[in-house]
Amino acid sequence: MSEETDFIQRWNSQVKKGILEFIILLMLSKRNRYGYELIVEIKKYTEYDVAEGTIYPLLNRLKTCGMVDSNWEEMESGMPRKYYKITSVGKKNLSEMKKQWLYLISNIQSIK
Amino acid sequence: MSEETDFIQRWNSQVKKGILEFIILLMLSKRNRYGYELIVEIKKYTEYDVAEGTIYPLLNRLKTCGMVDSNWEEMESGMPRKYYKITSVGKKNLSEMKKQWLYLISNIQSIK
DNA sequence: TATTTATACATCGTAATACTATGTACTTTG
DNA sequence: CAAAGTACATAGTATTACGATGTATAAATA
Repeated sequence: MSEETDFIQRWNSQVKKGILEFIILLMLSKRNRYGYELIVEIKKYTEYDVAEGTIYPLLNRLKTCGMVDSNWEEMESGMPRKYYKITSVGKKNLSEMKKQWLYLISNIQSIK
Repeated sequence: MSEETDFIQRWNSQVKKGILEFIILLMLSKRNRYGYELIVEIKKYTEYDVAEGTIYPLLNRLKTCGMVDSNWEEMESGMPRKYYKITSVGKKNLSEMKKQWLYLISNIQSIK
């Protein structure tokens, strides 16, 4: 993604704080997904490299907060996957987050 | 701003990390401003309450990174003000941040 | 007149969170 | 049979917003 100064790199990392939580809830509101899948898809969507040390604690946090629920699913082959599903509380909070996100975007555009 | 659960409040605080830096550089690219003025105007624009313990260290950081420059200005009455001005390096980085910001917005909208 | 509120700067300690490093375990590919 | 990919997890570090606190001046208000 064009020129990446150290400043921009650090900035990107900070922007992820918060945005990442929003993106994950948004993705889970579309369909259930598992951790590793989220890493791959976030990379595809946003070009953000999300470390495993970021995503797994984050998903645990979301679960502790009651935003998502999880269940193991056995595969015919390979490691079992822990699928995450957004809860009704998660949906309610996501809807508020969406509102504030759109609000923020339009506010930033209005800066003069 | 409607219903603010603890979760949303914590989220907002995290979103500010990074976004705040962007907003401040954006504002300073329009015209020079001083710290206290930024607090008041960010509140007006975004409804974000930015603590003084947030803005002053942040401005110092931006200065250390060479993104902004500052100079004291005496007032006819009241405390002197430290005005901040964006540097050419700051402008270059801001332009990259804008690009990535717009990119992020469109990417989030495309999530399915 | 005394007190509170607003303006304007600053620093310190705390809490939250992304990232690096590391580890486990199974499968596929070269 | 080694390396890379898939899939989970945790511990320690660095960064940063925030609450608390402090200094100083001016205006409002009780």
